[in-house]
This record gives sequence, C-alpha cells and structure tokens, in this order.
Amino acid sequence: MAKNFVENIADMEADFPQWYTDVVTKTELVDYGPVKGTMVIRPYGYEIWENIQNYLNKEFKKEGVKNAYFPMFIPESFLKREAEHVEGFAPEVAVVTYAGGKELDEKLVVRPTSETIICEMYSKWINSYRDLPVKMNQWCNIVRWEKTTRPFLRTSEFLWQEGHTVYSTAEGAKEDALRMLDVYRRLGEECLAIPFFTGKKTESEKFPGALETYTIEAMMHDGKSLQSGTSHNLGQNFAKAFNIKFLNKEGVLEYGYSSSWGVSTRLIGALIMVHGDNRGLVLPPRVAPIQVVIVPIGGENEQVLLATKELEEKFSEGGVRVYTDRTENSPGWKFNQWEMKGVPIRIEVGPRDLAMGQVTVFRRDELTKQQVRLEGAAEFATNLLDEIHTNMFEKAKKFRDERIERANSVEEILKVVDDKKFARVDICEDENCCLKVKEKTTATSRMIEEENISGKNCAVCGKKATRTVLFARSY
RNA sequence: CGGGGUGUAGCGCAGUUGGUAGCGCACGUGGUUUGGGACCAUGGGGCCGGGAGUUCGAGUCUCUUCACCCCGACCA
Repeated sequence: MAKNFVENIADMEADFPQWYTDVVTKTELVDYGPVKGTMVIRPYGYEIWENIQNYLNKEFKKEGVKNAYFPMFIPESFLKREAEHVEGFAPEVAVVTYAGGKELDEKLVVRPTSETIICEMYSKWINSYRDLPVKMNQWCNIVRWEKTTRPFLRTSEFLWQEGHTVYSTAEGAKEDALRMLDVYRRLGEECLAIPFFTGKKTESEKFPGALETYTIEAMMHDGKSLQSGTSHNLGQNFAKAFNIKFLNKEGVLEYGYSSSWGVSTRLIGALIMVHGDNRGLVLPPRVAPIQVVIVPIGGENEQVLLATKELEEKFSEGGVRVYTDRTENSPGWKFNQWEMKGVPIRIEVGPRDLAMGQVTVFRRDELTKQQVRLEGAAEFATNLLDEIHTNMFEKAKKFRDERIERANSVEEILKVVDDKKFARVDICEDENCCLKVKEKTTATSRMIEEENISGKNCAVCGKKATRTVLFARSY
C-alpha cells in the first residue's frame, strides 16, 4: 500500500472538524449552497433521508399520526402569542416584509417551527373531547438564521419532520411526548445503529414554550454530544395562547394539552460522526442508499459477466439495494471509492475466485474480506447486512459507555469533558448550578438521566442533589 | 458578534525584488489494461473569491467586502 488511500480526507483524530467537512463533501452527500449557511443535499445524502422517512412514516402510522402540510409563512403576530416562544426564536427568524411588489401590512415569519400556525388551525378544528386526540405530522423545511453553520449539523434551512398533537388530558400529552421519544430511540437502535441517550432537558435547555423537553443525545466520535431530536410536552401553554378549547364529557369547556416532536436532517450528521472512520463514511445498512456494491474484475470475462448479473438479480429480488460498478476504473480505485462512500458490503467478482466457484465479500464496518460460495453469496450478504447493523450498534454503544465518567465537582467535570467524555453528575434543583458548570467548563447539561435521587450532594454547590445529569460539550 | 487562519482549474498545491499563471490528480478523445487508487498518446479547462485603490503594469502591495475553517458568545 504505497499510496495513502485517504489522502483526500483529513485524519479524524488530528482534525475532526476538517474530517467531517471532507467526508460530507467528498462523498457527495452535500454541497454548499450559494447563500450563506445553506446546503444542497445531493442524491446520495437525500436517499439516506428518504430511508429515515420511510422508517418514521411507518412508525407514525402505528401511532395513529396522519401526515399533513401547513404553510411556511406565519403571521408575525402568531409568534408573539406565546411569550417564551417568541423570545426563544426571535433572534433567528427570517421575516418576509416585501412581496407582490409592495411592503406587507403584516410581516410574515418563515417558520422556524410550526407550533403557532398548527395550533391556530387546531383551534378551529377542535370542539369536543370526541375530536381528541389530534395527531399530525409534517415533513417540511425550516428556516433558522444561524450565525455559525455546518452541513447537516446547523444550517440556515434544513429538513425535518414535526409532529403536533392535542390531548384532552395532561397525562395524554406527556405520555405522547415520551412515546415519541421512544420511537426516536428505536429509530436509532433499529435504523441508524446509534445508541441514543434519552432523557429530559434541564430548565435552561428546554424548548421555548414547553413544559418539558425530552431529548435524544448521541456521543460523536470526538466525545461531543449532538442533540439529535426532541419531544416536547407543551402542557396547555400553546392551547391557551391559541385558544384550543374543547367541551369535555361533563359539558365543561377546557383547554387542550399538546405535544410536539421532531427530528431533522441533522440525524445524517449524527450517523456520519458516530460511525465514520479514516476511510470516510460507514453507513448503517438500513439507511445506506447502496447496501451492496458489486465490483466485477476483468470486465470482459464472460463468466464474470454472468455471475455478476445473477448476483445482482438475486439481490434485487430480495429487496436489497444493490449497485454494480461497471465503470472503467481500476478495481483498486473502486474499492477505495466505495469504502469512502460507506457502502456496507462489497462483493468482488473475479475470474480467480470464480474458478473455485466463489466470490469475495468485504464488510465495511470491520474492513475484512472472506471468500463465499457463489451460489449462496446473495443470501450470505443479505444476512450479513443485519449482522453489520448489530455490530455497528454494539461498537457505538461500547464506545459511548467507555466514555461516561462520574464527576463530583466542577473541576472533575472539566477534566472529564477535556478528556472527550461525558460527565455524569449529581446536581441540585437550582438551574444556576447547571449554568455555572457551563460557564466554567463550556460543557452544557445534555439531559437528566435520573430524577428524585437521594443521599447525594450537588457537585456544584454541595447542597442536596435531586437528580443525575449528563454534561458534555455539544454541537 | 468578538479573536485567529485560509481563499490561485473539480481536488491538492507552486508562483522569487510587482512584468500578464504553472504542477500533480481529476476531466475529454484514441488505444492497451483490470484481484487494493493502471499505462501511452493527445486535448479542454482560470474575471488568481468579489469590489475599489497604488502603479506604465497587480496572483503578488493597500483598503474593503464575501465565503469557508478554528476558538469563544447564541442555537436542532
């Protein structure tokens, strides 16, 4: 191996941010748009998103959630109806002031999230307890004018799904928020091979206007945390702001209880930074646009052509996303290319193996090769996809679990996060203690792991601790 | 929005005291190749990030602006 096959990608240990940028652009997931902070999601990246959508749409249907679409323009006054909400989003909204050749009477906010407009519509549609619960989801784009941006992780515009529900009881909304959090956790486990931490946000980190925010957090390869999705119990905050009222069984008018939950294209950033390595992407099989790439060697060889075609057909029939690389490039070049692009399995079909009735199967997660009989190769590889998925999940879990450390003081927290780990901290009820940690260590409280703990002291102020919180530096 | 860094072909880079732009890879064409980034031949590609200035002359000097990267403040 005379040449460095990763010469095009920065070393991930030496320069993780550069590695990330190199990987997302060179594998053609994404490109920068002409407007600051915007990204073009290219087909190879978009297919990952489509696979995530397919999984979630199925799960949403199981939950009785219907897809719908609400307008992207929101009257500015809507945002102002919920005090915390407007305060939280005002700095980053884009506003349309001019349209149709004239100044608008009322400015239009380009949605930074759709609670307000959806609740406005819900208030028209909800009259009776018989109308509840209402559960809708929309797949759409969102605009948040961020100061610093990075493809998938933070862009001025991004794609997401946002679910919005209304229940007749407080418990209904809370349980919904928790149930959807679990859907996201399973999305990680079953689809992205990412072991998410799930828990509640502390007061200072919760969604503007929410009663409680639940989060899925993932540990990236550099030890930072990425908030990968959130689920909010909104209580009656938005129902009151938007006048969502219903008559209960007793004929008494009540405000509804709502929840909202969302994941975005940021998930793609998460899976890149959880699974990637110095050769580039390592895509989880269930979302990989190409699950198996076949590389025929010695293209003219009739036996090769035949075996390749046969394999290809078997995969297609079995519902495996397969691609055969028939380009003129040399085999070595193709190997490196497809490894960079993170294809889970590569099958090399060449005369040497075929003479013995076999093909070579390479797995991206472990970078290992083995010879397999041609007849059973498709079935073998198909099963291997599941094994790769499980292996990737377990590897990520092990990586994560080895990098959580208890910390009993601000100094210890600093040491742990400097060591690129998450700190598990017993802390008191006072939000100022969380903020003090942030100030001293730049690590933020990611989520509450456990509530109502006893017999422990706050790592910051020394008073009685009531909860265990994970702290980490984050994206 | 502060502090630092980088912008020259798609990518990676050279470009001397200012004298009118080059290399490798990639790309087109013809041919030979194919088990870990093949080879020969021959082509195409540049508002040197943008604007303004100094100068007879600017990739090079000055100012300004934009984009990207890093470190802080703010966030999915």
